[in-house]
Amino acid sequence: MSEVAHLGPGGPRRHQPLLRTLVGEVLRRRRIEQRRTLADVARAARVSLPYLSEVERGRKEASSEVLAAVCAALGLDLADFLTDVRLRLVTQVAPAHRHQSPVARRPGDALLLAA
Amino acid sequence: MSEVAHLGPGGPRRHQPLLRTLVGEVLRRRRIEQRRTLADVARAARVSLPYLSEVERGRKEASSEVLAAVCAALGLDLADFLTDVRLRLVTQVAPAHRHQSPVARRPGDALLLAA
DNA sequence: GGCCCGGTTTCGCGGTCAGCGTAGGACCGC
DNA sequence: GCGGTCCTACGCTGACCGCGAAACCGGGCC
Repeated sequence: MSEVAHLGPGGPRRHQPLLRTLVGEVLRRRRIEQRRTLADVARAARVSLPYLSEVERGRKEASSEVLAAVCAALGLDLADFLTDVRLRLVTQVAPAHRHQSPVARRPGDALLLAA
Repeated sequence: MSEVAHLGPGGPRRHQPLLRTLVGEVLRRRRIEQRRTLADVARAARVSLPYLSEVERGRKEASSEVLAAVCAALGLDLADFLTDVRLRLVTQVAPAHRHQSPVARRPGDALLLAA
């Protein structure tokens, strides 16, 4: 299914960020905000730790059940989660694209926002 | 993964509708609103017709790529789609549970809204 | 330097399911 | 009845979910 979202012949269309990426980012952000570890949340959600890591980084697609379990483990309502994902999509896709590369996914990003 | 969202020992908790169900419902509603057929949208999204049918009915989980393709085929922005899914979740999960069930998920609902 | 330690990522492997082609209803007009 | 349109049920094969085990990455401590 590599050609599903293939580029039209007319022009190289920049496709939006994949949903799984957004989902992962939101999940990770929420977890960090709560000062919790992968092991903790993974155990609470009854999924394996490595798998949760992959989901958070957008490498693997979480099924509906897993997603619900992780949200529950984070004490997060699904509706709130959806608004969060949408918000992240909007703010990420329409930034002022000023100088400064917008998203350099540094592995060691220490994002400590208000909890 | 059948035990991921298993019921707690305290009581049989009614878990929220699965995300894939909501996604499918929104997709189908949108399609019907546009008076389009499965064949049409499936072709536009470069997926098979039966598969799109399954996704719309919540029987199969659509990957991020497929979802993006179908949304694009429907001329639907991902952000709008997300708000729609959330809305459907909220209106379906939080009825006043008065007598008169507001949303009876009939499979053959002939919903003809403003096109 | 070496050595452990909490936290995360990568690697390989089954079992399951995505995604498809084909066949089969259900319903219309002719 | 026959053809057409639209959708769903059935089986299959290759891809990927989800996992255990091991490697990696600071960082503290001796």
